[in-house]
Amino acid sequence: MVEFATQVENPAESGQQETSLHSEVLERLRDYIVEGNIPEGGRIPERQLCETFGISRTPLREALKVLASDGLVELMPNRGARVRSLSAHDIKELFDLMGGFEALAGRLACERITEEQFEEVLSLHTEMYGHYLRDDRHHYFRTNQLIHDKILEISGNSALIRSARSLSASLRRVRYAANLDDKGLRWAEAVREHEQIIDALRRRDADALASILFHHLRNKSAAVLRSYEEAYR
Amino acid sequence: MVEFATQVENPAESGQQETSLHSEVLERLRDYIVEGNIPEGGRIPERQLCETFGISRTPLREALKVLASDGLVELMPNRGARVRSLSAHDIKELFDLMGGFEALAGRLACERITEEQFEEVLSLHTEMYGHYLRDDRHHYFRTNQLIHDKILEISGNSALIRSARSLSASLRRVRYAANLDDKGLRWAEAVREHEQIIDALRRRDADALASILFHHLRNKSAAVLRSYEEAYR
DNA sequence: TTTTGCAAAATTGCATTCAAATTTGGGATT
DNA sequence: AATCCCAAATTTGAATGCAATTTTGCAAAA
Repeated sequence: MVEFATQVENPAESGQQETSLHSEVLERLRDYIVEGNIPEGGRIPERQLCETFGISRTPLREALKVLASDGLVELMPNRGARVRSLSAHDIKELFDLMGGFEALAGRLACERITEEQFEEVLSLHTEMYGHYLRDDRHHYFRTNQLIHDKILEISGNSALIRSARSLSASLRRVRYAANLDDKGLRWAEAVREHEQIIDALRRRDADALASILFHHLRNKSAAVLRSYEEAYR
Repeated sequence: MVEFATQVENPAESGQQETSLHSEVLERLRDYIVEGNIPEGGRIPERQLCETFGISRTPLREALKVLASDGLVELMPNRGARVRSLSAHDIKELFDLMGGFEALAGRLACERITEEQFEEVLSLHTEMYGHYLRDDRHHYFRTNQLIHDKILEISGNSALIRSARSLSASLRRVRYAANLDDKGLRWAEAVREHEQIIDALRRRDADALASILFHHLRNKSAAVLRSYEEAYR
């Protein structure tokens, strides 16, 4: 039964393809899930997604195996795949791991950061502080994310960057939900932590920065879990 | 052309299978590569491995995609897969990442370790010290590995344990090569570092332990890279 | 002897097929 | 009406098929 085009031509792109179908599907599917198109714990409709993406089951299934090893998806033998739903315990573990990544990034950043790069981080911090004073939650969180990304980038460790980005994607939905729920109690505390981060970075104090970043993520995790518990009550 | 059994029966296991063919192949292939059956940078003969494992190409190719996302294998579009060969720069990055994992494990272990668990680690340390005094390199390295594994286990973070194990597997070949080459210069230093590790763990000093573990891995990485450079001269 | 061209062979990427497992939807029994 | 049973339909996991790309082998030209 072949009712739709089996070969999806891409007439607009007559030049060389460069990326394999597999890697393209992998990214598309990861985004599709991370963006919340399938509910937490929901079945992943294999055949339907194939039609949506205009591909056969083989590359889609390859992508599912990779996402399962990433922990974004759960494979149930003979019963298909579902979007992994994170328990409070899972969330705590994953935030601790993220804390480990950020602590390492901070450590490495202390070794490599140039004065110019420090100025960039400082300027992001100043901007973020402005959003905090103006109570502009949306821009605050965006700038906050940029600071963390910047430190990762400055670490210069591509293996670390890849791992952290992948984990960050898995936590994106959770993190966002908490941002919306935050009643402001955590906000002031987070800003103070960021000041400590800047200070440790200025002093190139790797041990101090690692410690602060880990505990910063720990506190964020606790805030996320509080809002989670509230949501389920 | 089907000259070999297409279905690999497992008569010894008449009970339920529990594991899918995919995950079984994944583990077998990972071991196969990690154990050095294919040289660094060598092509991975898809069809031949299928015959070796008695499976078709589909599950093998699924495993290859997963191992590629793990960084153990490199996929070259239309030109197959090869065992990723690690440059000195790659090795440095990966050891730093491993240092991040171990630092995090140490941090978490400080929070959770029981007196009984501490005694276990201490006894491993004592045993390792004995191997050091007796100049028994083989048993020294085995016990050393057991200590690091034990700290990871005590951390109790399953996501961390999975990530660290996977990275550790990728580095296994490199680590082993360096162990053989070590001229003893590094050995005494490593033993002293282990004493510091035990001490920080006894004091449940998370920041100190994280720092020591990171630098311990850094130093190991430097030793590995020295022996690498010697090998290529 | 080395380089070039090109057709045959092999390999790859993806689609399709097929058998086995699971789910579904009545109908028979209580 | 509720429960159980079982056959049909669907879905899954893995094998196979097929077109496109790459590699190989070899003969002709420089």
